[in-house]
Amino acid sequence: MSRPVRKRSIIEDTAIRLFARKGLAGTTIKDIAEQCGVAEGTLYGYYKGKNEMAWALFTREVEKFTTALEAILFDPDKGMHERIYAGVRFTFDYYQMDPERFAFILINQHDFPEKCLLDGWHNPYELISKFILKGIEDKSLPAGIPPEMMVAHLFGLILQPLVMHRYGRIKIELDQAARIVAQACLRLMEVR
Amino acid sequence: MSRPVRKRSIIEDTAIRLFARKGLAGTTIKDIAEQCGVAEGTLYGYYKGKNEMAWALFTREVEKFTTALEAILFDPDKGMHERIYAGVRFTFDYYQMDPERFAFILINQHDFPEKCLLDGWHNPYELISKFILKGIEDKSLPAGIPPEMMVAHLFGLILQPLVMHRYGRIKIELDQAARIVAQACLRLMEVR
DNA sequence: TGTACATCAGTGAACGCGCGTTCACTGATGTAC
DNA sequence: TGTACATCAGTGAACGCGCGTTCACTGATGTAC
Repeated sequence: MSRPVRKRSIIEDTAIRLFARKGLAGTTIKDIAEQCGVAEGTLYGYYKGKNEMAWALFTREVEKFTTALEAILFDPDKGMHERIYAGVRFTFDYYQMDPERFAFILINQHDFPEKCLLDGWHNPYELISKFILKGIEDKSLPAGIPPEMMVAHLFGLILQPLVMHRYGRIKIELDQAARIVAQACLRLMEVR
Repeated sequence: MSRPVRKRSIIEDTAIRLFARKGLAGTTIKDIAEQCGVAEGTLYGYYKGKNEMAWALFTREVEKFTTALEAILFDPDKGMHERIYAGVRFTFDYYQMDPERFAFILINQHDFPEKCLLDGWHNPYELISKFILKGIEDKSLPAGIPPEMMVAHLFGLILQPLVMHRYGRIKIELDQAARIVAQACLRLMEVR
């Protein structure tokens, strides 16, 4: 048994989970291999090396999330109020569905010193910026607050509770938290 | 020249700057020693090792900041509105005074897996929690929103813009940003 | 004042462990005839 | 159907580099007499 059974997804899931739990530097190739019952050399059949793997998984996960969120934030059938509400809901649901996978994004965002702030790939920062700018342009968002600050507000309000939940600082139900956050976003954006 | 000139502060400042720029794992003992023109062995005269040093500096910086913020948030001569406003201002000023030092706190908070969420030391999370709970108790803050969520709101609204500024995502003046953030905090806390 | 000794911050070559990476090998599966 | 060979995912011992840590040493300063 060797050719037919490809271990890609097992390796990737294990790696993501370990990176999320122990960070990039705290996770070794040996850890990953052991955890999913595979030889260390096997990993190099899929990726050039540890950092390559981490960065590939990171961008893939971020882009997957970003693409899904984009569809919600730019849904042409809904008004601004509904879209923001749905965006917050979606993010919380996404976290709840697989907290470790999302934590991987949250925690490791500072582990790629230079690469991360490169534009051009499909990341949440660019998406939210676009969303805010379009909202201001078509007057569904107020023009008083600088766009960058609106982006900061949304990011902070949504991600902070998830980080805190990850660290056991949030005791209430996440569904309730999502509702409160959505209310907060709407209030700050001055959307009725 | 050996006894009289102690290099402690040079080493510590250099270490903080490097940890902030390249992360804990990305900074080597050799880096630090080279950067401040000292032998590698010298560092072990002050700290037991690299991680010891990083954790000691981290807690020291966090506690220094927390203590200063505490005095502002619990100033008995001022009302809730003024105290929140002053707290936000202070945090932004603190960042502006020495961005790398503050970034050290911001960026490395996820580098200490287990230790960081231990209570009992003087950290911002406990401080803000105390502040919120007291505010609700004496009715200077509304009781409708769960305290943990108020903490999350404050943390998110204040720290996110600083993280983004660090990564070059905020173009406007930080003074203006501070004013906007303070307004946002007050509005969400329903403090007039 | 001068001499001998103690102290101790700082030095840096050397060490060894841990980890990422390599590569000759295995053996199950697919293919040709 | 059977045999010989090709393919290729997976293996894991071995390697070597990088980094944290050690420790015998240096030499400037302080102290005793």
